[in-house]
Amino acid sequence: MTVTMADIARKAGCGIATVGRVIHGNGYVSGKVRERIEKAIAELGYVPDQSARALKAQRSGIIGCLVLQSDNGLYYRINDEIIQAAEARGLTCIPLEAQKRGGESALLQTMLGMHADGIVLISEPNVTDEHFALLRRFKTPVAAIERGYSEQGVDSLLVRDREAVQDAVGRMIRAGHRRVALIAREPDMDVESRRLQGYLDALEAAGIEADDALIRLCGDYTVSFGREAMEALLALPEPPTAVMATADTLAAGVLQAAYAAGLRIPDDLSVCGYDNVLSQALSPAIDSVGLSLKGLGEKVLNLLEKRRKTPDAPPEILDIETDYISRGTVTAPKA
Amino acid sequence: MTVTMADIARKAGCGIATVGRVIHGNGYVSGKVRERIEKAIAELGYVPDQSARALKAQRSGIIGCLVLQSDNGLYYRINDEIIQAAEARGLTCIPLEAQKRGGESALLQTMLGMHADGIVLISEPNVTDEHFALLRRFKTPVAAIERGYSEQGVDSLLVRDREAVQDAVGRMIRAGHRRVALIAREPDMDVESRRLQGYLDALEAAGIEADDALIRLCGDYTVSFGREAMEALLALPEPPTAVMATADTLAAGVLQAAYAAGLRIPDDLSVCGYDNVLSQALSPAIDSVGLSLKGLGEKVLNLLEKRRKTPDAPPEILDIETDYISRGTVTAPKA
DNA sequence: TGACAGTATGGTAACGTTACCATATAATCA
DNA sequence: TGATTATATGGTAACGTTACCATACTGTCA
Repeated sequence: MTVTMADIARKAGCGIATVGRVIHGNGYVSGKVRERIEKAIAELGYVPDQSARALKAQRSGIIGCLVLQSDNGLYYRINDEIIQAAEARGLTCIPLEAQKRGGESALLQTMLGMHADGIVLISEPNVTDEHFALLRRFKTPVAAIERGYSEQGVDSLLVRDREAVQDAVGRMIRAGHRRVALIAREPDMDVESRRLQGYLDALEAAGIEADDALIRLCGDYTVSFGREAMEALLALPEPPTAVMATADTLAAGVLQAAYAAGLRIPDDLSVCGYDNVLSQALSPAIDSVGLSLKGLGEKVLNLLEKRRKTPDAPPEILDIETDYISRGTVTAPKA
Repeated sequence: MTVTMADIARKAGCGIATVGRVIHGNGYVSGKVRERIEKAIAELGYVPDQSARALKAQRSGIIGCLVLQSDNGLYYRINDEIIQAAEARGLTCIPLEAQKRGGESALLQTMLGMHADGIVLISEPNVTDEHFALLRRFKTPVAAIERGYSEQGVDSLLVRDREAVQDAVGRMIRAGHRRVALIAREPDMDVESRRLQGYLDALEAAGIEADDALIRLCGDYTVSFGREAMEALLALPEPPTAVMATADTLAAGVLQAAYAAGLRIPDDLSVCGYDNVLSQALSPAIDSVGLSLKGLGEKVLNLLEKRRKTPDAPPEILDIETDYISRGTVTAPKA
């Protein structure tokens, strides 16, 4: 039924081992035999059996990318980068999305059972100590993006969130703003606390005292949370003249609330988003902190490869660069 | 090194076959032996080898979802639905994204080589006759979403695009608009020709003659194409009073161009998007044609399952319902 | 009592590949 | 010449699982 290497060998009149050499392009094969084998492969429509391969060779050419369900378009973009880099190296990147907390376990087991050559943890998934112990036992290289696990010896790629927010808020202050609000998610993860810190850094550097009323923390990165946060800010006796949102989705809500209140962007309010995933679609397109994902895939795969060769090397931490994308929505305050 | 069923058997003092029975929950196993085996599995941290499983059983519990790279957030939502339904059935859904045209071949081979239990084609991937021949040879059930391949005997889930656009444009006309523009993508696929047809249907039903100048076709579903299209429409001697865009991203561009021209939404221009993927984030949140993805995953898996059991049954075509989401951006024209 | 169904367990041949080893011939060199 | 290296090919034992078959030992009932 299925076409196997044995079928190819029979048709080409040679041994199975020789077929293997042609398929993998290594070892000695004479020109005419190679030709016969290639012809047989094409004619029979041979499709290699990945499971047999993975079983025997104990590796699969598969890189698993674990992410917890998230509407944040950023993770898809990160995935795309890895997919592209993997494709270029002849690897297959499989994005796995856990639909609920706890689903990570099953996905991890599946990946290990498939003999994944590497696993990338993207931002949210909650990976426990037992998971890491399992990964170590399987000697599967792991890398994390946007979240550090260096205590587990895991390499990671971290966004310089603190510096990025400090820079963005600094621009607002330099434009003349004194009352700059921050709309962020509740800092249950280290990412958001780094961003909050960057905000505080910028204020301190300018000698502005932080006003708790100007810091709004949301339950999640949604448009409606952003809108509500902005509505609350507008209800203050002295509303902010500039708003930094740690996600474009939050910034989208900010615009909605601002427009509803009759404000104009940027004349009445300066706005900056984060992630640059939505900002160019808004009206007007707003400033945002963009992540340079260029080359991210390469970097991750390099980390995994290095980790595979030297499992016990100290964990490496690389930066994901950010660049501030200016679209003119941060200007001097009116009065 | 790796913990195998044989290790479990040795530790529990039984045969491998019995371990298999416990793992699969079938056949006869006495209470005390089952207990010993379960204990051994937990203690040794046994992880089943997917590749060995797939190799022997010739099935993997994997559903592959093929999609060509696309920034359209809709496909991620479709994927999520399938992932969820698969999880509930103990299957694993693997979304595979081809980064460039032609990448589908390799992904398809990978899927077949992994003994995928089913393959779902989502919208864009260009699957050729040879691909279908391959799929038939492997007896792998296939289903398509948002694109029909019934001539290949493939079951599909199709959005009633024509009716949806007709309905949306009809609402604009009933609100009093006579000059309704359509911004769509060039109809190289059947999806966009169906939508165009729906637009024409609505005009015809109202006795309005179609004006070619009001139909703008874009190279892709991007914000900037949408903006350019709207700019062109505004430059007409008699601009439209309402715009139907076949993607929310296009509609986002429409808003940008409208605002830049000093128009107000919906006072000066009625707008409706499509996909409902971005519309709630815009200012104002605009009307959009939403797709009822609820239950879509179940439907697809059911189709695959049925196809597996009766490979030669005539292809089935199910509808993906749409519902018009009203947010007040389609109102009566000004004058 | 024997026959038979139900319960419980173990042995083992595949699945299709890979990687090692063995073998054989041709080319090269001291 | 013999020794050595490069080229070329084939055989085959695993990899860890599954599913079938065989073999028991219970009860139950005629």
